[in-house]
Parts: sequence; C-alpha cells; structure tokens
Amino acid sequence: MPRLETLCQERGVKLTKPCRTVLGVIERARDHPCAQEIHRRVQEERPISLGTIYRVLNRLAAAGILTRHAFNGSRMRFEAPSHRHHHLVDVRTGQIVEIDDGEFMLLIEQTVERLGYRLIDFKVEVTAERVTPAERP
Amino acid sequence: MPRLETLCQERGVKLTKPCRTVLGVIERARDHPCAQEIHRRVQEERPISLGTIYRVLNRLAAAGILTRHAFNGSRMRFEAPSHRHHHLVDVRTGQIVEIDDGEFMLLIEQTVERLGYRLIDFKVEVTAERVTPAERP
DNA sequence: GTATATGCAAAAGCTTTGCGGGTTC
DNA sequence: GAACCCGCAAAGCTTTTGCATATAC
Repeated sequence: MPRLETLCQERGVKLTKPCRTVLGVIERARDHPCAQEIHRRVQEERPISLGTIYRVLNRLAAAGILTRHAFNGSRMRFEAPSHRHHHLVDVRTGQIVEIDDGEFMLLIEQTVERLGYRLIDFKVEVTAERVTPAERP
Repeated sequence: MPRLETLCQERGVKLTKPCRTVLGVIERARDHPCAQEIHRRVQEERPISLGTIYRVLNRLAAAGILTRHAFNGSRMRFEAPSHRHHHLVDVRTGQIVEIDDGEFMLLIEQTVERLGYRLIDFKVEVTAERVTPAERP
C-alpha cells in the first residue's frame, strides 16, 4: 500500500475513493499544486467535485499527512511532507525550487530559544533569480 | 514630514489624503494589520472606502514602501519595512513577534548561490510556543 | 490642466458549508 | 449498522475592477 495511505490508516482517516485519488496525485506530484490544480489532475482519473477536494485536503492537512503552504500569500498549495525543506521562488519563471534544511535548523532554534520560545516549526521562503551562465564568474 | 511620506515623494507616489491616512496608521501600528483592520483604524480619522484601502496598499507595496505578508496563508498583512526582520507566530496566543535578521542573511545567501541563484529577498517564518518561567531550567 | 486617484457597487476568485443520499469500517 | 463522507449548489470572505467624479501635482 502506498506510503500515505498507510499513514491514513494509522491516524484514522477513512480511505475513500476521493481520498485515495488525491493521495495518488500528491505522491506523483513533483511540484506544489494548489487545490484547483489537484482537482484538475484528479479529473483525469475520476470525477470528483471541487468541494470534496477541499474537504479531503483539509482533512489530510489536519491529520498532518499533507502540508499547506501559501507562497507570497497566494492560494493554498499542498505537498506531502518528506524531510524538512524550504522554498525558493524564481521571480522570472515562478518556478518553485526546494531547498534542503541544511544548517538553518540549528541557527533558528538557537535564536528562538534566546527569545524565550520553544521551536515548533519554521519555513524559509526565498525570492531569487537564476544566474545565467553568461553572468557566472 | 513623516518618513514614509518622504519615500512616497521620492518614488513618485501621489500623496493623497487616503494615502497619508493609511501611512499614518501603518507608522503607528505596533502589529501587522490586515487590510480590513487598517480600514477600521482609518475610519477613526476619515471615511475612506475599503476598495481605496486596497488600492493604496497595493500601490505602496508595489513601490516598496510597505511589505506584504501572509502568515500561514491567511489574509494579507502589511507593515513598514524597517530593518530586515522575520516573524515568529506564537501558537498559543496568535501573537506575532519580530525576529531580527541576525545571521540568517549570510547563511541563506550562501545556500542560494550554491543552487545557482542570486538572492533577492527572503522571509523566515517560525511557529513556536512561549516557554513559561516554571519550565525554564 | 492633465493624468491619476477615489467612491460606489458589482464582480471575481478561492474556500467553506448545509442538506439529502451514499460509502466505509 | 453507525458514523462519516460525497455531490451539488449556495453562500462567505477577501480582493479586484469599471465608471463617473474629484484631486494632486
């Protein structure tokens, strides 16, 4: 059984057809699709209403099986959490590149503790532009 | 003249009454108000329509005089950019605490360059909970 | 004086929700 | 069999926009 479906069972999320179909789309996704894009991809397999897509996505996010993002405050986007990572938005193309956690974690944890808080989660969101080969040193 | 009004002149943004009033609210704000909250505060001084509030805020953000945020994908929030800083959302209270840039900049710049990009901007958004005095070592 | 901003109200997204019938465990 | 989920369609929210008028430079 696919990894995310197992998670659903463990956490008591019912494995309905819409749920399975959405999970399939998410597992195959190489990007960070929004609800409407997920709806579009789901239609290729089975007709499921947009309202249900939203309900399924919210259920999965509430169970911690998916993660919600909102880059630059645009519409919600979803992905399966793998290792902790962050996002770079390319201003020229709008493409979203993943950045590994690397050493951010330690630095942020220290800073947060200094302020008297305990770190629960964090996101780094970078805006950048690709350096073309000609510009490279 | 207030600091932000000077910036408007320099960047060719017309100093209309709605614009001045919004800038006043932002300069006095100790928090990160959303458009509707700004509208509410503006009403205490002068009747200005919500549509105009949005247009003014977008104009100011486009000119780089204000910064837009959308914490956890909720509605847009605005603030005057001072020094570069980031945000910690307290899960218990919803309060937003500012975090100084500190050493984030250097680390992120290096990481982004390694991926072949030039850093334009970045945000760090932390979720955390306050450590109560009793829990402190 | 001219280009641009505002007010008003309507519209345009995105997301949620109420209800009756269907599905999962 | 009980609880929960789905489809549909309507409503809710935030944000944008068209048009006639008013305002800043």
